[in-house]
Amino acid sequence: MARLDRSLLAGLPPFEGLAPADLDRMLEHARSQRVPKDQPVFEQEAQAHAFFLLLDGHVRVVKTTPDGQQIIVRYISPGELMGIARALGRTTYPASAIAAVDCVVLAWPSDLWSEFTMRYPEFGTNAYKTVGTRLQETQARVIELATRQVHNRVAHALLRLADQAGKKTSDGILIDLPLSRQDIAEMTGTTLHTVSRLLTAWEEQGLVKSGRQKVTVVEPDRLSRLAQGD
Amino acid sequence: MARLDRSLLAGLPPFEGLAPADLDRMLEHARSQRVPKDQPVFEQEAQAHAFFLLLDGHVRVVKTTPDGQQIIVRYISPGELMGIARALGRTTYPASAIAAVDCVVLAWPSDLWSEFTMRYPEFGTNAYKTVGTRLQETQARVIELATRQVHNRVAHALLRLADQAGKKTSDGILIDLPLSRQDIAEMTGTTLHTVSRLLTAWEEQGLVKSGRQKVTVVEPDRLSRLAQGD
DNA sequence: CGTCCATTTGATCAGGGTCAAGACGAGTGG
DNA sequence: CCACTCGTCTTGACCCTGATCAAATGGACG
Repeated sequence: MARLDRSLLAGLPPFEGLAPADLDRMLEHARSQRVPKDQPVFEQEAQAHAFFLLLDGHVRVVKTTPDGQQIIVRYISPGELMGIARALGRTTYPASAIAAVDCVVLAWPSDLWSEFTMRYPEFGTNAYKTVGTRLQETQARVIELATRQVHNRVAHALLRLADQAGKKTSDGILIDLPLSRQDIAEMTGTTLHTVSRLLTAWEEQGLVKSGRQKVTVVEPDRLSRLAQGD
Repeated sequence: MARLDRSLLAGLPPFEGLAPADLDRMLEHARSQRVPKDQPVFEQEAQAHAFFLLLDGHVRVVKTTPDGQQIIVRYISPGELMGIARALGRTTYPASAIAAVDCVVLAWPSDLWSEFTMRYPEFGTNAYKTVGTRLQETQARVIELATRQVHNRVAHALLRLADQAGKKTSDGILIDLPLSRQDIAEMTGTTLHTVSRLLTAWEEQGLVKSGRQKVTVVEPDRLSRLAQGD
């Protein structure tokens, strides 16, 4: 295996402000790993033996309720930390992480978490900032679920995905990962049937284009208006 | 004003593990403050000039949407930190905090946040653990909103309140703060009408007793069954 | 005693979930 | 290369949960 190069990490938000030598030291303990599409990076309830950085691909973070219902907590993009159970004071993962496409991740043993956050305080600060950001995002989602209608939420979810994993095409912004109606339903707290009906209606109005596990946002502005007031 | 005594903080979760001398040093910079019922401790969007510890009372943390809808994010109990915008990497408060009853709080200037977390790493650890806990609670709430019916959510909310602010009485567990139907609705993403109907139905079955801004949980076990399965 | 606010209760109805069936398309094995 | 299968998506019909609209009741407090 090729030696890991510090340029992999330099410039990524979690390592903002770290000295190159510190990056090297952190990389020495990292293990690089390929995760094929649909395979788990880590699983809910399992012992959190490692934490991860996504280098390439997209990862779906999923929570399953005791009665088997699933909801998608978030999608992870390259450069983001995941599985940082230790930062939440946990010893098990609170959710599962599934590769939405073939992925490359770096993994560190969880034992190193406290050492890293103490020895490289910039890393600690960045990591806790991530937790803070996610808390705010999650709270925004609570508000959305409590106050907005389904079509608002679905429109908003598509815009976020387009922003996070969008690829310009001649048609508009393609959400560049396999995304089923079911996935969208699990992000927004509704059913695949309702999502399907919404998408076909929007397609007729030229707001989006969609196909099998594929959505393109054609008119972000009009969709955005749908997401908010209506 | 009486000098603040370190016994105020000793034993509270945020100060777990701190040396008495460090407690004293932190207290030197604290200002104690009475907040009358229904008055704000801090307000959403305002500059986060201070962070707080609730010494006595109960505080309602509320978010208001751009179109004026409110939702209750959580209730704060004595011994908890609040307004720790800095821990989230923010300079403004993400929500408002309203005294549910007459309260006593300690306030520190936000400028001291980074000094405290660096100089007293145990405090930092505890504070970030709080953020982690709240993230997990908020995520649990997302799942609940996305997957459970209204009666499940209302029952669960009452149980949490009974746990957090409950007082044993001859009737059962009294939720010991003013709690209107509207408040419960804002905690669970429904309307005061639906909450009212649920409570009267439950009262007929002897699960709860309720009056004006007052709820007593009579049969926690049966209510708990209602909260989960059905 | 009057006012204000919390609460109750009824009537209505629509958003969206559930149930059911079929169409479509991609990948697989013969 | 075709047939088959499986998973995704669509669409219709139905109905239920819970929101909305409206009005009345009842305490609490000045």
